[in-house]
Amino acid sequence: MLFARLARVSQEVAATSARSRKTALLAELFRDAEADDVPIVIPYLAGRLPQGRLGIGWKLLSRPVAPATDPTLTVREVDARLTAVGAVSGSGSQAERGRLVGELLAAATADEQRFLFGLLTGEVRQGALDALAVEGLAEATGAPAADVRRAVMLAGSLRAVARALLADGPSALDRFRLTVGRPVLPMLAHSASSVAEAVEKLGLCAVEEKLDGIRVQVHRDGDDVRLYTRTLDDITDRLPELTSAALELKGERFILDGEVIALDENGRPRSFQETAGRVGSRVDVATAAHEVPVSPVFFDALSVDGRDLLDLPFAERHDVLARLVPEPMRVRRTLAHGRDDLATAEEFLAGTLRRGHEGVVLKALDAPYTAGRRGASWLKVKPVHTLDLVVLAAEWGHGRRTGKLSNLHLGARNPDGSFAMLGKTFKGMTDAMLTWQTERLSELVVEETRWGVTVRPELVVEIAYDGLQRSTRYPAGVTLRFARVVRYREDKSPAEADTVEALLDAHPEVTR
DNA sequence: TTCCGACAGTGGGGTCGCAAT
DNA sequence: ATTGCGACCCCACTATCGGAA
Repeated sequence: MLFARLARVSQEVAATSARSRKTALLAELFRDAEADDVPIVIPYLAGRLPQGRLGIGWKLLSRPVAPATDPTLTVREVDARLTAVGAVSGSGSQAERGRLVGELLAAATADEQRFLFGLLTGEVRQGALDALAVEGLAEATGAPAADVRRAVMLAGSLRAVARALLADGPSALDRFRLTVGRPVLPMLAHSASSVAEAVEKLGLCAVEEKLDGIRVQVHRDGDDVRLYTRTLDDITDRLPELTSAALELKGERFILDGEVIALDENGRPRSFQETAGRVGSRVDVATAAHEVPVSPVFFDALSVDGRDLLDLPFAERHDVLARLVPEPMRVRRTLAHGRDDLATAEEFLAGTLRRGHEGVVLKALDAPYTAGRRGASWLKVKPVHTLDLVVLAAEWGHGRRTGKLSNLHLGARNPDGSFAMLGKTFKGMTDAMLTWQTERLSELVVEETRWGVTVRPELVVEIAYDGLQRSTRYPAGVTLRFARVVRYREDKSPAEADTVEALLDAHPEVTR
């Protein structure tokens, strides 16, 4: 299949807003793909490369290349060339990768270049990613979409499912079963604004501590233990103490879901930054493990001793978990019977926060284990802090925010009346707010830059955030975690904005 | 007809590791 | 030795479509 066809279909998908039409366009293309093209076409039209990331970013793509006049590239040729790019390593590799990418771009027409650019930077912006590719695949093959989704969850790979499905038809889906050693897409939680809201929605539920660590899926088959992250990356080699912990459990074959977190000598959580740094360390694991040991904390069992537990209600999965995993290695929890036990749930949240954790996750006891964002049977609740900060600058937005000032630079007051930047945010704005702030900030401009504008520090905005973390980037030595706009405070003057000092006082754990 | 679940988009900060300087 | 860059962790929120109620 010609690569130009994919580029054209991607453009058509981007041009329509109707999901049904996007799905139909994808399905038509999938039907026409030859068997060998499928493993390439599927990820491409889901906006990804089958090779994953290739170490190519905006920097390497910034040099324009004259496009070819006629489309000659095939899908398989593009794939082969990108595989070659990914294989380059060692000294001078940046230049070599740049050269290979340049050659590929030179062989591509303008339309093909645009699509390639999107694939390489991960910004195809066609309004269709994995989920719509699944829908398209279902439509192309006549398989029920729910069955395809489940197979993708079990395979942990859309590509593998697509290949089997297009080669052998819907019956191929039966081949995808939960297998120890093969990671599955993890179940995710939605947010709720309060324990009361969550309890109301879920009825009978477990209330579990939400630990601020890294999600981990642990597979054990006899002596073989494998560890996977939320995106199914294999991190077995980085966390030897988790392998040891899994081998100590009295079960030969299982898949467990949990969190890995660094705790101090009192059992209180160390900062997320410390846990993330540890889990990210690959080179000198022994030293990292000595300095920041981590602990597994399990909350679900997907498979134990050959029994697939995914479709069991959470209550039963947890019974199995509790028989296999001793209490210190399980997440702390309580049960709540809907509204009647609201006080129980709220007390548990308060206790969790006192113990230094992030919040709670409430889980319906009757819900099966489902991947992705489908189903709101897990609801997380975290406390939210707010501040009144001053807008110091704003950056021009991209994509649907092109032409709007989007990303705000936020400052808190210093004792001398100046402002210390605490971070940025682009979250929480409605379209109306984007329009309004673009106009309002334009009146306050003191300097225009390539990326946006700096403004007179006069506009006060209420910002919600999850907590404070250390920063080497910002002058106060701290930055806000997950900052988002709540509303503008035109009733407040910059002199009434919150101070750096008050912020630090409110989060003593960060500076201690 | 209205409501709501699911999706995509829009980017935030940090850390690690590699390559370039 | 330091710096720049990309990958991958954590993530909130809004707009929109389309099926459910």
